[in-house]
Amino acid sequence: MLDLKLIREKADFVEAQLARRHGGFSIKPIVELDGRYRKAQAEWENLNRRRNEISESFKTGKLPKEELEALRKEASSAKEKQDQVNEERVNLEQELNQMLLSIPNLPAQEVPDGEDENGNKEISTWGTIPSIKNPRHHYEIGTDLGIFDFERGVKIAESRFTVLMNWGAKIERALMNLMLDTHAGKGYVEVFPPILVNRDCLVGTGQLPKFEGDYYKLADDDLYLVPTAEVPVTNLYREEVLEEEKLPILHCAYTPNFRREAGSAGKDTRGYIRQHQFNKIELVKFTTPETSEEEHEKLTRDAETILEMLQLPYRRVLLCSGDIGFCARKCYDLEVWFPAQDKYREISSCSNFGDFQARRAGLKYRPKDGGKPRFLHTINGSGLAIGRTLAAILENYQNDDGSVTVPEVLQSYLGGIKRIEPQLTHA
RNA sequence: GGAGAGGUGGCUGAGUGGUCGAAAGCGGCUUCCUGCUAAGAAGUUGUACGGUCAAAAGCUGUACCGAGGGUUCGAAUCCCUCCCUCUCCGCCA
Repeated sequence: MLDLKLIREKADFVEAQLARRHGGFSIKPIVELDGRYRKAQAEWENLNRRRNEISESFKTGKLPKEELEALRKEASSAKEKQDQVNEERVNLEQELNQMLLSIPNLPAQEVPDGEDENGNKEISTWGTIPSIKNPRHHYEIGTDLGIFDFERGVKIAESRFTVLMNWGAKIERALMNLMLDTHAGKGYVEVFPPILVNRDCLVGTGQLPKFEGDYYKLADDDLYLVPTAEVPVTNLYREEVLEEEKLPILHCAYTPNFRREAGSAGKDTRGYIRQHQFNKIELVKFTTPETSEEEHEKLTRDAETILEMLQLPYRRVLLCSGDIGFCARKCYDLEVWFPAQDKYREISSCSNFGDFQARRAGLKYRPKDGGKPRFLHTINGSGLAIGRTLAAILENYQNDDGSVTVPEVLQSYLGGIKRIEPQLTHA
């Protein structure tokens, strides 16, 4: 969330930056509410001070009885009045907090203006787009190869759930290992967190309270299925003060991800691109404000490296102010080439959140010079989404005879196999 | 799931109604002493929000002893509810 002090002191600036998101956000109600809250707070404190004074005079025990009796009465009535004020104060505080939690981060200066994805800016492209005559979709290739079973996925769960069979399951697992091994080799400490998290976690990383319907929630427990490893991993250090010497902290994590995809009706209904459950490797960094910019660039490069190892053509896109995520102040999307769709599709999103998540989650560090604890910066990015990587491999590595060549780096993870051939693997 | 014990400051741990934001020790920081190290001496040592201030420092107000309510002029301390941790039993990969 945003710093309330910043909102107070530079309301015009904040308002102008929020307007760049084209989301109809305004802090005016917050400013107004804040004024009322502070008044109530001051009144409550004054009454409290008086009550403290009164109880203080009981300590000495030197006042005459009648006087004590009068004070007792005064304290009682002060308490009554205070209770009234308190009700207002608590309500205002909650309302204020709720509002603050619903205001998105301010886009960074270098984020281009724009209303939607059309305003995004291509930063770079990598690789050669393969020339494939009549490229087939990954779901066609994969079904023929016996590695996707879409019907049975639906039977077991519901639509947007898919079963991976045979080489599909193996490649998925190989990709996880390749990615985790690569990142772990660059200093990211591997984490395998809980897949169910409590509500505080989702508020901490900004999924809630704004996007309540997007996540799976358990009926009998106050727990949610994680929509991304970002949630448990970022919350690892929630409400902690870390030593600056420990920063930056780098983590990589595999988790399955669960998203209800509310509002995505009709989008990517075929294939393995948009599932309710999918696997992803996530990179998460905790940094000082001074190094966050640089660490964000490095993290994005680390994600790109995976695509380059797999020899998948991709581009890097800088999201514009209207397309950037709720918590992000700056975000690069990595988009991989899908031959059959004849376009790039998102496969990784690398965001710098500044201190936005840190404020929500209480992530602080103590500066080396021993000063007061400060909010740290959080950065994360997919490194990469596994399912989409599998789909991209199928499309980019497809051969005329229906087989798929295995990318070289993956071969050692798959017992040396070089090609996946069509085969009957199950009834 | 059942029974018991317990949740206090960075840590250990005292504290059963006012003198407690909280003893003591450890750790941290500052200074002194010391050829260096070790040892020693003195002082200092949380967080949040507000006021004062150009700002910082400083000063000052309020809150915070797991969370939320209650009793009381006054609660770390008494009462209620919840959460969490530990031990034993049960169950289980």
